[in-house]
Amino acid sequence: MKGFATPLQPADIDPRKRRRFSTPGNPSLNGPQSQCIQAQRAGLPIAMGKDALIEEIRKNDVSILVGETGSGKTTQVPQYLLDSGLAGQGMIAITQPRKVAATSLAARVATEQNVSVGALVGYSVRFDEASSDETRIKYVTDGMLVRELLGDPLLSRYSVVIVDEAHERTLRTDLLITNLKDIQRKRNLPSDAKGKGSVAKLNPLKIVIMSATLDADKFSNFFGGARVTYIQGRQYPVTIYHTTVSQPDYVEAAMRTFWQIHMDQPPGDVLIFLPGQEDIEGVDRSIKLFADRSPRELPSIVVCPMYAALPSSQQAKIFTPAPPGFRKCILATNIAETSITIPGIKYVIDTGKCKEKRYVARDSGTGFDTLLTRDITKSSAMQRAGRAGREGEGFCFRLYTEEAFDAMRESAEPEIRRCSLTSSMLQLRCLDQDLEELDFMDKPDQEAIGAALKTLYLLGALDRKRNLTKLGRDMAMFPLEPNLARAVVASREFGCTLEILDIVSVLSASSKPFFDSSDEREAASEIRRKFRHRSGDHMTMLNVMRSYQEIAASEKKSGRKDWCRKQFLNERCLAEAQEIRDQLREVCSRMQIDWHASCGEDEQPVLKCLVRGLVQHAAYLQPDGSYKQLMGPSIVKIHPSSSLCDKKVAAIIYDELVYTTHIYARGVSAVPRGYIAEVPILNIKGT
DNA sequence: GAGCACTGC
Repeated sequence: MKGFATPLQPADIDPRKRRRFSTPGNPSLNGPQSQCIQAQRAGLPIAMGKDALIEEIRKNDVSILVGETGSGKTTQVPQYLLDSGLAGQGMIAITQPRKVAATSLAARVATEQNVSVGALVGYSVRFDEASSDETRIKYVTDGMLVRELLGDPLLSRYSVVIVDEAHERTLRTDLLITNLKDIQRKRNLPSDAKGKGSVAKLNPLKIVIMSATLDADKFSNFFGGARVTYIQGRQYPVTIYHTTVSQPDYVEAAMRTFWQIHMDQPPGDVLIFLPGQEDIEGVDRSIKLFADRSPRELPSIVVCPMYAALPSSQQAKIFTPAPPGFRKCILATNIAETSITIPGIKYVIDTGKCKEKRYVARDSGTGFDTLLTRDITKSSAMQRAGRAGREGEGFCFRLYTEEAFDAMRESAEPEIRRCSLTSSMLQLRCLDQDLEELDFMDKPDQEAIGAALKTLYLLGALDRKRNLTKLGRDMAMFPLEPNLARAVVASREFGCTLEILDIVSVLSASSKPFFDSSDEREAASEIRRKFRHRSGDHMTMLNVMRSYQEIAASEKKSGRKDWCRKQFLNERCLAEAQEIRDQLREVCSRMQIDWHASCGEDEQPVLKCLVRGLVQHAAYLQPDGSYKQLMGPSIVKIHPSSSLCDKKVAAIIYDELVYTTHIYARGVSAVPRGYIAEVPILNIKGT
C-alpha cells in the first residue's frame, strides 16, 4: 500500500498459526452442555502443561506465569489449583485491575464448574459481591484486596493469591505485591520459628504472579529469583506495516490509511486508535463527510466512536455487527487496548499516540495533574496490533516508522512513579507501614512522598511526628480520596453530613455530572442556570443531586434518563453518585456518624467542611484581580466551565487544578477568608 | 473564556 514499507512480520507479534480447537458442535445435539465446555477447556493451550504447572506451583512459594493472550491462564489456573488440593482449606483469590474483568471471569469459571456464581466460584468488586461460605475461588479487583488488608493484614482467609495482569503495574497492584511478599514471610516461617499465637495456626501463602513477557524478569528478581513459566497463547498472524517516513499529522494520516483500506482491501472491520475524544470526533466528522461523496459501488461505512466518557447507549453500538455490505470503522482510545475486546476486527490503524496523566508534585503539597499526548510504548503497540488477530489473519498499519517503534519505551512507567501517593500513604499508615521504608519493585519519587506527607499532615491525618491520628484512622474508613474523606469527617462537627455526602459522592464518581458537547453548549448552560447557587460549584452540585433524587424517587429508569437528557446532565454520573452516597451512609452508620444530620438551606456549614478538606486548594484574590494559591506559588484562573468564572470573590476553594493553556481551578466555591483562617492546623505555631 | 487517557475503594 502507498506510503507503507513492505510488509514486515517482526518478532514482536507471534506469527504462529493458531490451531483451531475442535468444538463438539451444537451442544443440544452432542450431549450435555458441560461436556462441550469440558472439551473446550481441554483444548486450551495451557491444558497440555497442566500437571507440570501444578507441580511447579506446588514446589515454589512464588511462581511467575507468563501467558500470551488466549492461553486460558486466568480461567484455568485457579481451577487447577482447586482440583489439585493445593489451596487446602483456604480460598484462592485472583486479582484484576478492572471490575468488569473480575465479574465476567467469575461468571465464566462458574459455568465451567457447573455452579452458579457466588457458590464455589464468586467475585467481589465495589458495589457488587457474589460469594458465600462455599466460595473457594474468588475473582476480586486489586483495590478490593488492598482494602481487605486494612481489616485482615495477613489475608488469612486466602491460601493462594494470584495477581493477574501484573504487568499493568497499577498503583494498587504494586501495593499488593509489596504486601504479599511481607505477608508470605510472616506466614511461611518454619513451624519451630513461628512460636505461639495466631500466626502459628496460619496456613502458608502461595503467590502466583501472572504477567506479560516483558516484565517477567523484574517480577522474578523482586521475589528472589522466582521461577518463570511460559504458557503459549493462541493468536492468528498479524502482518504489520510501518510508514516509510514519519507522519506529523497523525489524524490526516489515519484518514488516508482508512480510505486506502476501504477502497483496496477485502471486507473486515477497521479499528483506529486515537489519543482522545477531540480527535475521535474530528475523524468521525471527516469520514462521514467523505463517505457521502464516495463512489456508490464502495461498501457503506458505519462509524462507531468509543471512549470511556461516551454514554453507554452509544458505546453498545460497537458490539452490534455491521449489516451485510457495510464496513464498520471503530474510532477508539486505548479503552480498546485492554478493557474491551471488539469482535470482527481485521485491520488496525495505530497512530502511536495516547494521553497520559501525570501528577506534578510540589514540595508544598499543592501539585496538579497534567494530561498530555505522547508516544505509546512498545508493549502498547504490540497489544494494539494483536487486536487485529483475534478471529483470523489480520493487518496492522502503524503510522510511524520502524525506527520510531524501536525508539519507543518498552512499557509505561508504573503508576507508583507518577500518581499522587496521598491515599496509599494513609492506608499504609493504618497498617503501621511506612511508604518510605517498604520494599517496592519501583521506589516512589521522594518529592511525591514529601507532598503526600504534607497533605496528610494538613488534613490532620498525621501528627507532626508522622504518627497516624484518630482523625486519620476515621478518614481511612471511607472509600474516598483523603481530602473528601476529611470533609465528611468534619461534617459530624458541623451537622451537615446529609449535604456533604451528596456533594462528595458526585465528586468521586468516575464521570462528570455535566455533559459538555461543543455544539450544544449554549443551550445547556441556559437550562442549567436553575441549579446554580451563588456560592459556586459545590452547592450547585448539591442542587443537581437533590433534584435528581426527587426524580429518582418518583420516576422509573426511563423517566430519569429522559429528565437527565433534557437537563444536559450525565445520568451515569448521578446514578453512580447515588450508589456511592448509599455506601458512604453505611460507613457513617458503622462509625456512629448520623448521616441524617442536615443544615437545611444554610450553605455556611457545608462550605466550612469543604474548606477542611480543600485547605491546600485555596486561593486568594490579588489586588490585580488574579487568584494566588494560599499554599504554593501559582497564579490560578477559574476554569471557564465554573459558575464562578469571571466573578471576583475574596477567596476560593477548588477541587482540582488542570494545566492546559493556563493553570485552571475546576470545581470552585467562594468562601469567606475567615473560614480558611480558622482551620485548626493553620493556627499551630511553626506550620 | 475552554477541553474531558484509563482504572479503583
